[in-house]
Amino acid sequence: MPIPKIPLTLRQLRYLVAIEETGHFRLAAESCGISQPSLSVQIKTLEEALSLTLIERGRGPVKLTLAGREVVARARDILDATQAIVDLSATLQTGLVGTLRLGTSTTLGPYLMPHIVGDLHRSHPDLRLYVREAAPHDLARQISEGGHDLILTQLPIPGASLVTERLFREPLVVAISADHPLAQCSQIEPQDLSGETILSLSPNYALHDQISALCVETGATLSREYEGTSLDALRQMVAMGMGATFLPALYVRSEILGRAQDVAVRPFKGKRFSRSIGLVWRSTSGASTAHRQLADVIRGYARQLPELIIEG
Amino acid sequence: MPIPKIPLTLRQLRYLVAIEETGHFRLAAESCGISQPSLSVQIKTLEEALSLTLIERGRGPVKLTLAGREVVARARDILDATQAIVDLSATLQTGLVGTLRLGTSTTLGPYLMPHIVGDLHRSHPDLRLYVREAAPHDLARQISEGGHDLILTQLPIPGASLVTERLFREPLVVAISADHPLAQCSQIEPQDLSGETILSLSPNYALHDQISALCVETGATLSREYEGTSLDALRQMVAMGMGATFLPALYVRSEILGRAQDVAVRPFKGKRFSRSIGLVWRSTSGASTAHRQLADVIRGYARQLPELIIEG
DNA sequence: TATTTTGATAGGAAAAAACTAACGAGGCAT
DNA sequence: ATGCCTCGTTAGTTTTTTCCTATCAAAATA
Repeated sequence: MPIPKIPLTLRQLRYLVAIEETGHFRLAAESCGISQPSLSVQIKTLEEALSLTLIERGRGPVKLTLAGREVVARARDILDATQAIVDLSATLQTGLVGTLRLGTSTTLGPYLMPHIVGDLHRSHPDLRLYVREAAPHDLARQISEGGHDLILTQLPIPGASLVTERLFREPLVVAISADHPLAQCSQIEPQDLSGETILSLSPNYALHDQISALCVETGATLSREYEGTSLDALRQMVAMGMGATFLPALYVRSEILGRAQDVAVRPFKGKRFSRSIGLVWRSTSGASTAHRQLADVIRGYARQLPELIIEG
Repeated sequence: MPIPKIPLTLRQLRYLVAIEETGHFRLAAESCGISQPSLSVQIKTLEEALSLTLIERGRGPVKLTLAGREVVARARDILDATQAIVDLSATLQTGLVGTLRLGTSTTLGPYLMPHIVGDLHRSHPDLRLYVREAAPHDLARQISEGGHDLILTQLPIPGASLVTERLFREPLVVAISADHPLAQCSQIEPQDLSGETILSLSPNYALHDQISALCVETGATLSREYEGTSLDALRQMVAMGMGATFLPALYVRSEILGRAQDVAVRPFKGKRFSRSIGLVWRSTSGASTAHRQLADVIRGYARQLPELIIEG
């Protein structure tokens, strides 16, 4: 029996508090908008439920008993807490508050979210973010199962009852070791890659498929022996001269520019080569307004970065 | 309008928590002992009251929305607090708990209560005592008006709807200045006082009437010029040789024996001269059990003092 | 496609809460 | 003292809320 039966009602507590505040049954009833006998009966019912005398009946201002004072103090807290739910509900309807469980791709979240959470906390102090990382493939499954409230990941995410809010396109740039001949070019043409070995992440990542497709187009060779489990691992493999790869712009900005200079990054000229990033949530989640606000905040940050193309 | 209208009920909160705990409407209904449609309707009503979607309906274990999680967390607190009232009520019925407003005579409380509160706090940790002192005459009025829960004072206290619990008789002993001839006697006979000047408290104190009556009997002269406003003042007047007086045994024990030796105290032999001390409360106060427990604690202490005669 | 599961809906019965009216006990004033 | 207020309780009735049974619709399973 997990949940005990409750022998009293909020109404009764409200009436009791009203009596304590007014000192009269009649005035209390008036302040509650009911007739005096109704209030009288409710108080009596409450007293019977607790097997306590809460009020010393008599002339003049009503006196609470010892028990009455103890109960009314707690009743006040309960009514306040109840009112807090009501107040909260107004905020929850449109506001970005509460604990939001955000799933994010490992190829994106670590390089985007750290720049955002500070501002987010300032602009939405009542929002608590639980950020959890996973491969896009896993995210897609987890969002449907309800493990996350929304996910920030590469699009598209298939799913019947999912809502997608596109945020921006993130270009993929070519990464080669610093001593690679192509490091001399200021930008890479598709035909430059012909015959090159291209490293990629495991097929769990949407990035894998994109890179794989591009290899076919450009005549590059997709390495099947070494599949990175993270962008950092990929970068290190490139630095060691095991091949070239494509890295997302935010990763480059975050982890390479001005930091790890062990690889050279160059724009890829040919057809625009980028991935689309968005927020995804269940259409049933009932917090679209809040989620869209979060989307706006992320776009606001993305807009400051010249390497990203804003959508939506 | 001091008290806001409450659009939700404890019942609804209980049902919501049950859903969160079981993950199913059906199981939740079962655990609440109602039918599934009833629960369904209540949840819907709650959602409408808050204008929120609390639950993501669908197959499998039910998922709460962001709003639902926020609300259910608060609902839990409210239900716990409600249960706390119920639990408390059991204690309040017979237990000595809560905040007890005790009025006490200035001629008694300061010399009795300090010795008791320590034990009282140990044996009844949930009891909080507000001790306030006043003259017996004022106490009698205040108890009827509800200013105190009970009073500890000299008996009798007139009052139709008051309950009196006798505690003990406290002898009154004769106090004279150390250099007074009577200080040579080991005990004072009534006739010894003939012609002596007797000091007393103001008529606000019951002690005044007792002393006054005894003066008539013994042929002593009651001083009307100086009426003490406290036992300490009285003692100092005696020490300065302005006259003799009667002091209650507890005052003597507390303030004179082993401390202020400026006056001599001697038993009064004649007819037993003492005052009766008791607890008094309104019969409507509804906490007789608790009050009688307090009476027992006080008697327990009084029993250790050989100078007191236990009653009740 | 048939079946099962899960929650929503509908209509009527039961329970709870409200109202009006009348009562009773205490003060207060004449 | 008697009568008259004031204040809360009690009684009987009406309204509202809550619950139940029965049925339905959608989605998942077989």
